[in-house]
Amino acid sequence: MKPNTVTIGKVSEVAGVSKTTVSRYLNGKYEHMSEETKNRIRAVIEELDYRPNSIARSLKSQKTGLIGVIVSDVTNPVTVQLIKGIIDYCSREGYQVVTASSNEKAEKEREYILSMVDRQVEGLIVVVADYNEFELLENLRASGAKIVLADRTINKPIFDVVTTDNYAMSKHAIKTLYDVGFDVVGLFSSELLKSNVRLARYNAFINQSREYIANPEAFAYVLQGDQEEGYRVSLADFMKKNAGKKVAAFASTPMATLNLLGAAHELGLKIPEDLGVCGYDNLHWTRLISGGISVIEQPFYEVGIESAKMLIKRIRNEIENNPQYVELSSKLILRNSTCIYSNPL
Amino acid sequence: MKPNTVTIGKVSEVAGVSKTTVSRYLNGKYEHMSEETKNRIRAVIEELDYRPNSIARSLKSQKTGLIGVIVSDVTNPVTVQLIKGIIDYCSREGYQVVTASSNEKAEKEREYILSMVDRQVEGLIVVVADYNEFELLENLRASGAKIVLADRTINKPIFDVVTTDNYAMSKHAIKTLYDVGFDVVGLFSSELLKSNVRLARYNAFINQSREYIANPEAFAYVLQGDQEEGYRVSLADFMKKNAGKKVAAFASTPMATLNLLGAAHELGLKIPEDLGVCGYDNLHWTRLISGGISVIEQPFYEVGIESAKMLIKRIRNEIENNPQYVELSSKLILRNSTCIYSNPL
DNA sequence: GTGAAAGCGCTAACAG
DNA sequence: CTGTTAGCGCTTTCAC
Repeated sequence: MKPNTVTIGKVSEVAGVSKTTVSRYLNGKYEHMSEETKNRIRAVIEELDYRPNSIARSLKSQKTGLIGVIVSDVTNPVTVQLIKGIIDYCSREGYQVVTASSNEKAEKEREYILSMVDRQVEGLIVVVADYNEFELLENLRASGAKIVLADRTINKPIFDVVTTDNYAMSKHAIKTLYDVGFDVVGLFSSELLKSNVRLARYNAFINQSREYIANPEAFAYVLQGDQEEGYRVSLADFMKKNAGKKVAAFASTPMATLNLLGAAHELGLKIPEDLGVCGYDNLHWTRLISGGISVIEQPFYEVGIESAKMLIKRIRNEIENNPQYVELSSKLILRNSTCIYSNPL
Repeated sequence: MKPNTVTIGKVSEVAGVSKTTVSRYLNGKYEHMSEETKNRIRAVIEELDYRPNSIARSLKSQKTGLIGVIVSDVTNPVTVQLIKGIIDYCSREGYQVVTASSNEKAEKEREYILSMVDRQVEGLIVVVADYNEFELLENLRASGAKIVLADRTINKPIFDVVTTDNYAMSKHAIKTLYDVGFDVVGLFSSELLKSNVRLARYNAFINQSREYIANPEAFAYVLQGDQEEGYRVSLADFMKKNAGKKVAAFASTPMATLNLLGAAHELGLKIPEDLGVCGYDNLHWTRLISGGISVIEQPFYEVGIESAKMLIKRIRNEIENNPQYVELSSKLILRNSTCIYSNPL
């Protein structure tokens, strides 16, 4: 798969100049070069279809033009938006993107980070698997590595971070559900993992709910795994304990939303008449189920763009030294699933 | 982001041996090495936290350990499975994966392929954007590049291909719909693009339908873009022309499925009573809408694994010269949306 | 304006 | 069992 066997030596030979001159041409250092030489070199390069060997180039310059991305789960539909943003921005800036997926395992993450550092990526964008396992990242940073955390944060503000307003927006969503007229709102969450994001949504639920009900903890269902079973049992419990009231469920991840809807369907609950639903995130199908599910939409493509932008600035040292924190705003999209009166808001 | 400033030279110096010996150690060529030397080198490497410079390594060996993946659309939920399969297999084999997304543009694809070749990836897995634009790939292959096409094929059997049984399974699905008792089946397809996959499904529809109805072309709706509008109009047309009959719709992509369902909802059609539905692919939400949508499930994770496996075999020259064609079997999953009698099959 | 030569960090042929 | 030496393809002083 070597692109070509033409080297700078051959070009210089054919063009009748030195390697140095060709090199200068390649790097756009035309200042003191005669038009004639320039043209000759260009012609020869074209003729031989010469393409510089990027490895040799990197060896000298210590620049690989590679950016490493380690996400917690590539198949997550919102993560994919993130990756797309990163790839789009990076390729626009001439960087290529190496991707790996830790599948929520801190150990895998560690392994991938190391192999990327060995590969001499110029910077790293990480969706961390565990908010407490950042020793490696910390060490790397100490030795000059450029690192940006996307989406998820860690328990120490030492890295650049690009994320969304999880806490604030979840609070806002809960508040909105009560404002709309629901009597009780429950939380249905995928396992909290070692991610601050889900935790933030959980805390938002608890703190905001306290303004309306006595012990929100009783209605905060955190389900292990993604089996529908658990959701059915929890939802049944929730409905029973609040019989006669107008109830709504807040689902804190797409899978939780999906499973909650599945459980509601199995229990024969009508949405929104029997159960209001608001979830994360704005995936295509949410428009269609039950006449539209209300959701919080996070700007993940933009998070990708911003992470990449920040990282590249870091790489180019165009940014002040202390860690930057960027929080992009998400959007609450109200649809039929929270519409219990003719005019929801 | 240079991992370290420790080189093989320093290690050899500290260990009191030559660089060659250290190099041999690194490459596991212990055959003729004294236990003592070995241990000493190991100790020094550990102590200095030495990590070999992969760029320098690549320069000599012409091996980068990089595999390039160019997909037509990273955000496509099935493509993501593909990518995951590729990444999983590659990282198990010690390769890293560089990803790019052509967004269905042959020109972008071309650009990315070239930049990856320049980067000296050892092989390429491509989900082609256009079945007629493979001149570049052909040239590359002629000069020894290792290339595997995943999912989509081109109009010339010159590359290794890993795909699924689109034609056969679509035919089977159509046949099944008629067997189940529908009188007329219509096709709702996203634009055919320059992809053989959608074309195969289209042709399967036409050819299989002919056994049941006179002019299937009349009920093959190919919609440009992904606006629901077009689907609504087409579906209304389909329903009107087949008033009084038991009708079903076959949607040939996930987006077509989603839009079809949206249109059905807007037209107030009950599924499956007024309209049977069978679509592509088995995404999470299909379980939930209308009590379950029948779908064809493609083994995309496996397609990823197989593509990577084949490519790596090619790279290692462990495979005969003529192009391999692998077609993995998809699965028809029947759910409520095609259940018009108590026992669907 | 251009070139000669040294060297980036590593590997491999050839000696011994 | 180990070391010497010559590069891989490119960039970059320093000289002319």
